[in-house]
Amino acid sequence: MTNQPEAVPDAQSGEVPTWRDRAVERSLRGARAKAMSRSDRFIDAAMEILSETGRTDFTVQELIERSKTSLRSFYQHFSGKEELLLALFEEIITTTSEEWSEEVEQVDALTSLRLLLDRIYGQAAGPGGAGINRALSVFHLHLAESRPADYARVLAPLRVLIHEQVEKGIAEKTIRADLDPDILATIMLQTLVGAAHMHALGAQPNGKPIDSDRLWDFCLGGLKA
Amino acid sequence: MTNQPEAVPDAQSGEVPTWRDRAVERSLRGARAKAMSRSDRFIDAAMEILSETGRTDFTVQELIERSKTSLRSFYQHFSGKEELLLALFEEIITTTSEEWSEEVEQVDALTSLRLLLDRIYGQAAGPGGAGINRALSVFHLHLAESRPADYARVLAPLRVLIHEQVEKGIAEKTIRADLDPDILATIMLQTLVGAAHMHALGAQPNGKPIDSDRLWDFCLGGLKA
DNA sequence: CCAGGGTGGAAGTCACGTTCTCAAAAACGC
DNA sequence: GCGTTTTTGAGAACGTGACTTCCACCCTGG
Repeated sequence: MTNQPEAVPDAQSGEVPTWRDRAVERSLRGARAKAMSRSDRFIDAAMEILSETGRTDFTVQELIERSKTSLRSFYQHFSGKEELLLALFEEIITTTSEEWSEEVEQVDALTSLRLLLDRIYGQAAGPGGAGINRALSVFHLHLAESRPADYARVLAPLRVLIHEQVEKGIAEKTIRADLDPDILATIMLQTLVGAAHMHALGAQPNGKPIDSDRLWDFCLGGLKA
Repeated sequence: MTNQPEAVPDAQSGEVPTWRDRAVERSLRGARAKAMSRSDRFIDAAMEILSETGRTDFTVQELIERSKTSLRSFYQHFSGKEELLLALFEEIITTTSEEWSEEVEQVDALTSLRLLLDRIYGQAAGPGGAGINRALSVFHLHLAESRPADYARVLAPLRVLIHEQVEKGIAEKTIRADLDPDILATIMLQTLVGAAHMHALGAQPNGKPIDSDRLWDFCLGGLKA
């Protein structure tokens, strides 16, 4: 029931939800440790580890060494390792969803969805991108298992985004109207996220990754009017 | 956070025992502990726990108590807990794949695929079905993360099965031929397995589970010629 | 100025997978 | 049957890693 780490000091200042604007981008360029609040240091260090190793099984010890803080302090800010990861995860999803939301604002529904597919499924590139991607997938799975409700909550922004595009497409008459848009959006999300997981983990059942064009071809069939 | 939104409402339709049911039954049948090999005792006990709790985080201690064996013996037969689960998982996939393979032998491709969708995604009915379902999903995820190669290997029979149906459908001209059947099969598998995970874990992003008809509707769009 | 709370440091607790010890029990070869 | 070898049971022991506790410093705000 404790969805939030209650001990976070900045929580009372009111700007809780925006953990860090541009968390991904900025936190990868370091050298500002001094200026940052404690919580930021932890988040930052975790992000570093994730992008370097792509694994979520780093030890808390490792985290505090890297962030140059103490165990004592860590547990003052987060109720546990999982809370830290959850905060990170949520932040990334929220941030990127907002970003993508702007990107697709002016475009027609099918193009938007295609773009989202590329973003969700295809972004194994970039600095630390693959690592973060893998880590995100891993944590997706952890979270889906251990706290399905939180998982659903955290993923909501993305689902809403897709949902909006589906509605848009229905209005444009390019997307089928015989399925509940909510259901359609959920199926799309699941398909994309599932594919992204396998892609990021390199667990393609047939050995070679599916390229996004094919995946889109498939989805398009299920989507269009 | 009681993660139990899974009093699956639409679970009624199938009184046909699902693959998980059969697997459970096969493995639980009879009091033949004495006659069983040690390995079987472990496998058997694990299957029991899985079907009762749906969790893979039982302790090895619990396992050996239930199987009335010893720790010493356990590590004689399995290199670790993960190996045991892997064996179990592989066994279930192999067995059920063979079973389903027979089921779809005489049917047209689209009907076959629909049937497979129901089997894979479908209702966690029957004794221990939900538990096994959940446990399998959880282990799917663990495995995909920790040993992608093993994951792909273990899932292969299922992928092959779907692949065969896709080929059949192409021959029947009911399934599109413009996509590589192998790719198509992989996408289908991913979609179904991904949906099954969310379903079993009760992590539907929109709160309510997708019923299999809708999911089929979507897939059909991506499949048909 | 001083009380209270954040902080680092280090030691301690706990759970759990895994390994080790040792003697009893089975299994096996003859 | 009878030695020998292998397997087993019972449980102690070890390693690791999350989390806690204790304590002695800072700080800072009232």
